[in-house]
Amino acid sequence: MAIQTDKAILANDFPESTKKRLIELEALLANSQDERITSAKICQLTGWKDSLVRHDLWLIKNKSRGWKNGYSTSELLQTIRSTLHGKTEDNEVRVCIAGLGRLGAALLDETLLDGSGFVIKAGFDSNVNRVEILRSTFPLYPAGDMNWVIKQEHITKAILTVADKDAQSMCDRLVKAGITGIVNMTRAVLKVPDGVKVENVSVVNALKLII
Amino acid sequence: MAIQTDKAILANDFPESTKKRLIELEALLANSQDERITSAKICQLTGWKDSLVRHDLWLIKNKSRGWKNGYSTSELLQTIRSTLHGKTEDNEVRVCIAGLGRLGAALLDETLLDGSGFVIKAGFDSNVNRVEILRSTFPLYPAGDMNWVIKQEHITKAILTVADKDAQSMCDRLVKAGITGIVNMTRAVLKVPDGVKVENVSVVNALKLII
DNA sequence: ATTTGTGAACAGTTTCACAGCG
DNA sequence: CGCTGTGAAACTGTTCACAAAT
Repeated sequence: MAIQTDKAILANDFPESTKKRLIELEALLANSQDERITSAKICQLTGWKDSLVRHDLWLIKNKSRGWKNGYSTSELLQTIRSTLHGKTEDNEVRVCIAGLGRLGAALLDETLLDGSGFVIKAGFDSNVNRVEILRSTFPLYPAGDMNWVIKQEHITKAILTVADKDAQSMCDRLVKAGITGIVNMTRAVLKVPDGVKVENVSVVNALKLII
Repeated sequence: MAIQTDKAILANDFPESTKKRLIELEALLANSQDERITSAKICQLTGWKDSLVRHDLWLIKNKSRGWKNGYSTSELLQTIRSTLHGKTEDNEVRVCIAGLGRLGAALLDETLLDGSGFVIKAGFDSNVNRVEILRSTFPLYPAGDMNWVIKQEHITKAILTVADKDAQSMCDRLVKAGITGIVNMTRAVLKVPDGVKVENVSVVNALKLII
């Protein structure tokens, strides 16, 4: 079949939709007690089509091919993890929270991120009062300190929990400070330069989608 | 062109991707000061392609066609709103929160939902203690009361903020009580029967997507 | 026999090119 | 002209049908 310049073969990046499912599958497998799992079983637990599961695993060139009785749970989990996060599982991704209102404050001291590969290293708010009052396991700073803190602490990702109207300006400041990925909990649509990723997780927008 | 039995013409439902953008556009227009807006301007604010914006508006049969100088902001907003939510803007959609840990508690008394068309009518937690201690503008109940409260209060949607391991069982109980839509803030993949909608907004999964 | 692997067929989404309106 | 409206074309993602493995 000649020289494999085929895009699908060379590229080790796959569709966003596949990536999304792999992340969910990672969580599912991590909690599974069973030693082996079939595509039919995954389909039963998630509601996905079994053909889609197999296709996803084909895309990531899964080697844990236990014919006849499914995949080895641990091997499959391993493959997914190294595909998603590369080999750099050892050093955790450093994150900050921008906006310490009700929602942002809920993430302080949060065990939610435990074992997820992320550590929160700082919180920011334009309201100096809030920064001084709130207690957390990581330091809180006024928004003016953002630039040097993000650089000094090697923070690369941010969770945005400011008010909708402040979302774009805060986003701009984060990007300027060197942030390359933002989890956007506001309703605002963020405009970011190429190379910066945004994932929208607004509760209100999600509610509107399920009406 | 004969009798219009064409699917695209008859159907007043459009792609999920379009719906998602319309919801975001609704928020954007609601905050806009300008009286008129062009597709190019929307593109500039969001990063979407202008052709995509025009195509979306074509799908919803937007009538606010101000040629030459864009759309009337208010008319366009009106069209999007009535397309998304129908004429039933008057009575609000009733929502509950399942799981009153840090994250769920952050939504108590929340002004985040103000003017969004949603009202939180109840909070549930299996921990009776938490239900008694927390203060909120709506009543809190032990999880055992879920069934009758949801029916009596005509609650149709839920925000799921329990621990990952309890997500599926709590989801099952919500669905059994009559819930038809769930905003899932856990990492778990929820399996629901046909007719029940799920929207996933896990912060951890979102972080993994922006690495 | 049972379950995965694979690429082709199919469905859904975005982009393009240009017609149409003011 | 400048900007929207429209359907066709290009692209992306999902499902299908069956080959391959044990």
